[in-house]
Amino acid sequence: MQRIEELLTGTVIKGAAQRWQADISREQVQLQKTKKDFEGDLTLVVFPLMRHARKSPEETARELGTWLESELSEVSSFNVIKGFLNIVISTAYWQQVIAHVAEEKNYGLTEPGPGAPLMMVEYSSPNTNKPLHLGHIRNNLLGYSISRILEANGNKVIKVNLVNDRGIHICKSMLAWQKYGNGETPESSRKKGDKLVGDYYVKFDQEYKKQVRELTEGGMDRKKAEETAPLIREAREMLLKWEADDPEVRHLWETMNGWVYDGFDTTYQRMGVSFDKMYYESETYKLGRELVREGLKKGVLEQEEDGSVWADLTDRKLDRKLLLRSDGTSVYMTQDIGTAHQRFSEYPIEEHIYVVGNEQNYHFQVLAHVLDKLGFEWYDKLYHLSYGMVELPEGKMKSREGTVVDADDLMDEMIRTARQMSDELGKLEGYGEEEKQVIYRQIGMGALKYFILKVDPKKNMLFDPKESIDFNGNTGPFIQYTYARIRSVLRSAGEYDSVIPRVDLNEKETDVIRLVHDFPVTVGTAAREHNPSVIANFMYDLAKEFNQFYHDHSILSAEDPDIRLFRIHLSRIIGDIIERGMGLLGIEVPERM
RNA sequence: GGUUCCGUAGCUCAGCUGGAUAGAGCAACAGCCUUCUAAGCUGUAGGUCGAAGGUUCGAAUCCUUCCGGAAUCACCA
Repeated sequence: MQRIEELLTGTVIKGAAQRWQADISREQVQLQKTKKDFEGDLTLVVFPLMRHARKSPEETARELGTWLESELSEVSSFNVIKGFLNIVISTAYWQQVIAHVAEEKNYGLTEPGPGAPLMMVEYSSPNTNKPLHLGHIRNNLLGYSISRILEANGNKVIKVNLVNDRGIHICKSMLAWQKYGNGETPESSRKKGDKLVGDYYVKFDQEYKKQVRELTEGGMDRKKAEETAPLIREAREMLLKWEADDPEVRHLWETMNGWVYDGFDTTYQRMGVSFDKMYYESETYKLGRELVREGLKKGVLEQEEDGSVWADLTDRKLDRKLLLRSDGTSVYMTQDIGTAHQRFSEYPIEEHIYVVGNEQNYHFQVLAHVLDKLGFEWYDKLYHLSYGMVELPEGKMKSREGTVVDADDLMDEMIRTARQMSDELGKLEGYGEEEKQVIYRQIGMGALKYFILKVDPKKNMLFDPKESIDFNGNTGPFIQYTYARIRSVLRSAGEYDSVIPRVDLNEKETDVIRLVHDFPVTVGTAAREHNPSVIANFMYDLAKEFNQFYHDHSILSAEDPDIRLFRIHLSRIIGDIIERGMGLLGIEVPERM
């Protein structure tokens, strides 16, 4: 089925050629949705065509309107206001849209075929010392959602997670546990593993600061004190032992990481995110060194007298970037070069998306340039899905100052609020406790996820813990509620004929169908722009529009049986789209709420 | 200081590949449940789109400068 926009554009081009002997491009045909206050479905802006028509805007518009009306049965009428040609699309066309949607299995989505392009999405990438907080929630939800959106556009997607499980910071929590832990385990203290390890990381910091303070009070300067405090020296020793494969250190490391992974898994599961492949920095941190050395040989990188290796990007308006330290060890960038190379060798990757905060914009810019310098032609297949910080009213979240919003706590609170609201409204009276739990979780998580995903990723966003996340208005539960009402209607409808009758459409019905018609385009836009908020905002518009229809017109008690049947089908279709669209955001929809 | 991003209603956000009178939600106020779930619907009020120039028939949208905020520019990860 050809979309009406295509049809109109083609016909306008044909008309321009026939009537004015003008060769106009598709870009010059500016079609947009008609504003609510005017009559029509689509509006053609004729200003760009005036120099071809050599007539006034009004005359140009009228001429094209007449032409379109005569050429296309889909155009039922038109009106002209200034340079705007408002086109009214026929009921038959909208009917056809509905028939088409009903036939298609997963309307709006494109299944990945056998030759589907492969996309790799790296997200989450946690640090094993730090329990997940609200910032990570944004990362995880974005990563998961963009994966779903890419899949919905016919791509094969591999979701990967690169865990930061090594380095001096890990040794800090290990050391603190050895010194102050008294053998505490997640079992013994009934604490989540990631929280337990995180607590020792904090403990290290406290004790270390104490030592530094004692040293400075004894007359040592601050920098020296920070360098020579016993704890930091021990941590460094431990790192050396770790790198030397010391069995005792390695054993402790594995044990504590195991606790953390158990904790993370629980949180991931609650968030509803998953990965196809895990990478660990302890296994990848040596990658990239060889590539850098080769680059040095090829002469695209340079070496200082002290042995350190650099990429000179000053000709590309960037700085020089260190790739190997003077002692030959690598930095973060080196590892990223290595892992990217490894992945591109292993898979035929069409696009590699890194879901990482905007604090690393510079890093990824440099990464692409260095890869280009090294001669990897796939350097431009990296895409940094950069997102802004989640800020609190008092500013940025800082783990050390305890101003973080913990992921688990927040999820608990959302679900608790969902329960409280539901109980107050008495919505789920008579349901079993287990069934209720599922719904509370769906609603609480829906509110949280929608809250995060409706915002353009690149923007910083504000979260005020004092004002809990809303459940009314432009929210996840609003959309879920619309779905639940549709399901409720369909349950009451019982058996109904599968053939959709052709009936006249009222205004609200047409409004809703127009949005149905836009759904596939929206899914495409979200993928192209790597932006789930496009879907979120569309879902809101759709739910809003349907609610108006629902309010103004009765579905089941429509007098005309054909209209009744049509509205049942229309509702079912909207419900399906809501379910599918929310699925792209990782949000479940409840049958009732 | 250099680079990048952001600045739209009291608050949180849409709109930004230029198009008609700048839209939602929250909060405030006023209404709508004997009728498919009121977590809904309707209305009122709320805006010099950070500021000034420029390009254009037309600028919240593009360009320049300035102001405000954020991030980043480590032999940290």
